[in-house]
Amino acid sequence: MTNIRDLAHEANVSVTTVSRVLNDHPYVAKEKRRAVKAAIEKLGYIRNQTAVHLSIGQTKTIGVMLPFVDHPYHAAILQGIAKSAFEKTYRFLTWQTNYVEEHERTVLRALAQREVDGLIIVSHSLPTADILSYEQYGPIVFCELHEAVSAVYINHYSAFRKGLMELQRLGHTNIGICLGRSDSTNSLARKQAYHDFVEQASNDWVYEQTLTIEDGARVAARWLKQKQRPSAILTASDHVAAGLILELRKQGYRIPEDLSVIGFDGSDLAEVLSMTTISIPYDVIGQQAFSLVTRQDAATVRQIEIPSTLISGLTAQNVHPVH
Amino acid sequence: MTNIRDLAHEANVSVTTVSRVLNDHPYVAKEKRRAVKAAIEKLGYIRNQTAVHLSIGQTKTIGVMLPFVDHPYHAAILQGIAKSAFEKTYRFLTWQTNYVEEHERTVLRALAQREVDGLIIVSHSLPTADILSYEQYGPIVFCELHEAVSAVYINHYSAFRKGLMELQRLGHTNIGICLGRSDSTNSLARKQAYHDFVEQASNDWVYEQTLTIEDGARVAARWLKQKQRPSAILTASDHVAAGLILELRKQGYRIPEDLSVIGFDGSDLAEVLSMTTISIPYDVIGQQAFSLVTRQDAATVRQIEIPSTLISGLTAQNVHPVH
DNA sequence: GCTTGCAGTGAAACGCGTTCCATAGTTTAA
DNA sequence: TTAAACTATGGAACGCGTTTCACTGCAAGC
Repeated sequence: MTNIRDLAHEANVSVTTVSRVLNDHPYVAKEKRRAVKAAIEKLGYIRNQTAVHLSIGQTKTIGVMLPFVDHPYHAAILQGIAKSAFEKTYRFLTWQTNYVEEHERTVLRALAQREVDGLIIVSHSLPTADILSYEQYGPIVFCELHEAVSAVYINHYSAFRKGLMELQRLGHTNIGICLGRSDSTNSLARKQAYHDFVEQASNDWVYEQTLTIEDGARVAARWLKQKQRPSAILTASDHVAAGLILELRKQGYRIPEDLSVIGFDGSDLAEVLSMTTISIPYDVIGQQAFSLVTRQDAATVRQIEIPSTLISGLTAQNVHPVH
Repeated sequence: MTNIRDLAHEANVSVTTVSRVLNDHPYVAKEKRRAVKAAIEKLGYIRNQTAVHLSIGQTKTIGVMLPFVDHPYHAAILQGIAKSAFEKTYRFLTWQTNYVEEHERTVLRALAQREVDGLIIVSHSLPTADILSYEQYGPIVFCELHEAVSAVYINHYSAFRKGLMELQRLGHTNIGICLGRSDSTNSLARKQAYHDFVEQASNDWVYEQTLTIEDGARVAARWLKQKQRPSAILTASDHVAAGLILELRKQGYRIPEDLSVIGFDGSDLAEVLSMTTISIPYDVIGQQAFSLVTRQDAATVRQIEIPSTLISGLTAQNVHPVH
């Protein structure tokens, strides 16, 4: 593999001059610049990026920690990161953690070992403080809101409020909610919104640990068994909503007549089912997170709220619709 | 930042010995090993991976080129890669190309610049030969079948055959197909299967350039306008099938009574719509591709076929069903 | 005419871990 | 007893691009 010294020899200049040519530094005479370029051509030289990285002390790479790369909304965040990174000629490494703490530690270790210049934490299960102890090695940006950390986040409290208000506007008073991971920051905010805005809030109508389509079907089963049923359910993901809707339809119930359902995410799934959902621009989250983690004053805590939008579909309607 | 030389000094040994300790080399006396570990502890030393990479001439990182990270089946492949990479303590860089050739070139350049040890090409638009000219810089594995390249692939000819046979088994003779990108390897194989196995194959019933849900709706519109309509359509993606199904239902048509539809991918979408589909284990593709690109004799061309499975749903049925 | 100041250039140090090779003390096998 | 085979250890080179610093010419400023 030919290197910068071979080029210097071939072009009869110093390695410094070769480096200047490679980096478009102005202080190089036309002659020499031409000679170096000729040498590059002749020897088929290609820059070794690893050497550049070692030399400049940066990898121009950021790391992304997320639980699952193939969940639609994580993938959408990734998409936003990919787009921004490409534009800024940055690279990104992805780690799928499955919420396993030891895996998350691997990611943090990678930051400490300078494999990446900074980290975007899409979601995590390690205590936030543990993660922050690695901030000394590089900027860390979260996609969930925590105190005193840089974050690009959805205000789940107000997003959920939006859904709850919509259901009340439609005349519902008996409203239930589906939540994801029990004690995640997001779930807590959602539960708070539920209790703050729904008069008849009841723990019987809080369906926890719902993440997948199957979980949605499980909610349906539980709903069917209840004597006191909510007339509307606000979910925390389109997947859960889809599972719920489809299972109930399979059992002969009508959506929204028998149960109004609102999804969350604004995914393809919601579109396909003409679902009422709360849409989140996940790609924008990725883009903003990238720009935060690569900004100059990355040490400064900065928080960016991303707006959510209620999209009306056909799965939520008035309690007593006019026929 | 403390480095290996600081450690050597602190522990009163040579850098060689420190390196040996770091790499668990056996030829180190217990005493010295302990001394080095104490120094590591005391100085808070953390290995600089970039230096390791430069030194060993490898990055233990592979690159992944794909058009879109947020399309379900690409994400599923990514998931498989992520899993395997994690297990083997490899990293992976992802590039989203949007099928833009210049972007694809960026990825190839990254291989040449030794940013990655090898490349997994999930899908591409550059000529295969152009890509192969970079094989001198590291192993390249495709997720589509080409001659003389290492690949992990779906036999789209036989997969499509499976779908077409199923439709014929149900009594259909007027069968149409939806294809993705016009001249992609996959589309050609599918078209071939169509002409080989469907007696009444007609170009009027080949709907090209269908990739998204919206494209599926467009197919519906075109189908509606045709005087001679197929009674069944085999698509190349669940998304397209979903768009087609939902648009027709919206127009008052019944699926499968008025049109049998078979999807492709085995995605969540298919499950949600109880769609008949041809399921592909995309995560396995990712895993196998990873294992090919990192194997010792990566230079040897190796091809692995991944099996597809027909999953019966409710969107395809007999032409004249018995009521 | 003399001081600044900028263009142009290169030697050498730097970032940092790995590894080749030489050296020396021990064992083990013959 | 002696040669062969280990075990231990470190100096120095290596992988390779960037950057600091010193230095030479020249031209502009006063």
